[in-house]
Amino acid sequence: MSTPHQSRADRRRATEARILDSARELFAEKGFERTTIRAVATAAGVDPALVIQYFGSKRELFDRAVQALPAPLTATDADELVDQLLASLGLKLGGLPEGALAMMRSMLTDQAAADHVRAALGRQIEGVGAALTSAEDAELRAALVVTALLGVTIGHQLLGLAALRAAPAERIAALLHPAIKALTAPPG
Amino acid sequence: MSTPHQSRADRRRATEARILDSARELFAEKGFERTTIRAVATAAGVDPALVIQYFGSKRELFDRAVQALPAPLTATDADELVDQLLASLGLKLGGLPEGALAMMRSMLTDQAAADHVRAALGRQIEGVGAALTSAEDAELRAALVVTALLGVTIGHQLLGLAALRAAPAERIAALLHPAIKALTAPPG
DNA sequence: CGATTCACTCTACAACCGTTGACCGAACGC
DNA sequence: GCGTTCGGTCAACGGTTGTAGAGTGAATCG
Repeated sequence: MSTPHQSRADRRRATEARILDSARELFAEKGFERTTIRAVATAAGVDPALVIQYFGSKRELFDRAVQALPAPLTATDADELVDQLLASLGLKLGGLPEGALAMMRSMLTDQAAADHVRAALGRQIEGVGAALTSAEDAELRAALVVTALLGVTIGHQLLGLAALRAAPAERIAALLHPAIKALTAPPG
Repeated sequence: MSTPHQSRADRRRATEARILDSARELFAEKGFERTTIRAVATAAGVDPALVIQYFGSKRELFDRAVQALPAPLTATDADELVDQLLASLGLKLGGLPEGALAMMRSMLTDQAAADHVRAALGRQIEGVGAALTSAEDAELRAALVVTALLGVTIGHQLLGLAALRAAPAERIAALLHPAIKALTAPPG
């Protein structure tokens, strides 16, 4: 009942963090549009005006809440690549950070989120394509790999398809592995 | 300037169709939430009230505008299956109907659209799984195939990724083909 | 201890939304 | 021809949203 004494700065940091957590959660669950500042404020136990006062606008709150870029790919061979891709799309080890889910949730209906995701996917594709120079159509193949995994992630994390939810992540990864290799392998 | 005389019933049907067309286009472009009845009405050259008068509510308008289910799968062998899947996800022959795009565009932020898509994907998965009884994990494999293709379609049609847009559909289909076979093939 | 800062709340505004009901005029049935 | 139907418009309401500004009370500092 009592957090005995807290410095003013501590309280400030704490409520700011509470607001950001609530925002992340709601943005991930409902997307940018359908998440209202009032709902975020209520979830954080705070007045709506405070959210604006701290973060300036709903858009800036969103930006602050989701600042989580997928780690750039550093793989050099195909097997390592597959593992990194599966991890970066949340198919391994506990799923994606909530900020990334929020971004994905909003990507089809919010212009800014769409731009952000397009750019992130573009970088991923570039990275995968670079590891694939041996094959022709390297960039196209890379794009197919990345978007295919994106689809699996959407079905799993955002749509919650039962057939995917029921399966352990390692099993999914094991099944995807040969498919990705088939996509990236040179013909023949 | 003059469509000389039109029967009242003809005019009615014509404007109703104009409204539905505008609705489909806007829903596909912006999703359910961000599409306003006022915008649909303006695009159709009509008063907003008329849209409600004809269709009852925004939700019913949406339902009427998108009534386009993916054709059920009837494939019995794997090769045929692949072709049907590629076609049903708009990767062949001129893309998806606009109603399907509208549904997909809204699926991450609108509950009703999400339910609809989940059900449609579930049926697809069931169909693919049935054609895969030879393999273990048939349903999981089917789910991965369907969601992977969903991802490619999203990247292509909804996000407009340059790397995919630039490629001819047959090339994409040709590259996906072996990957899908790898996903559906029994181990060994 | 007095003055000031600052975390936080209250109230309110302006814009936009979906939806409604009253109304108008031209096509219809008789 | 005349009364009625009906495609279509107009104006408005009630609700929700993002956001601004004034205010309050407790922690801070000299």
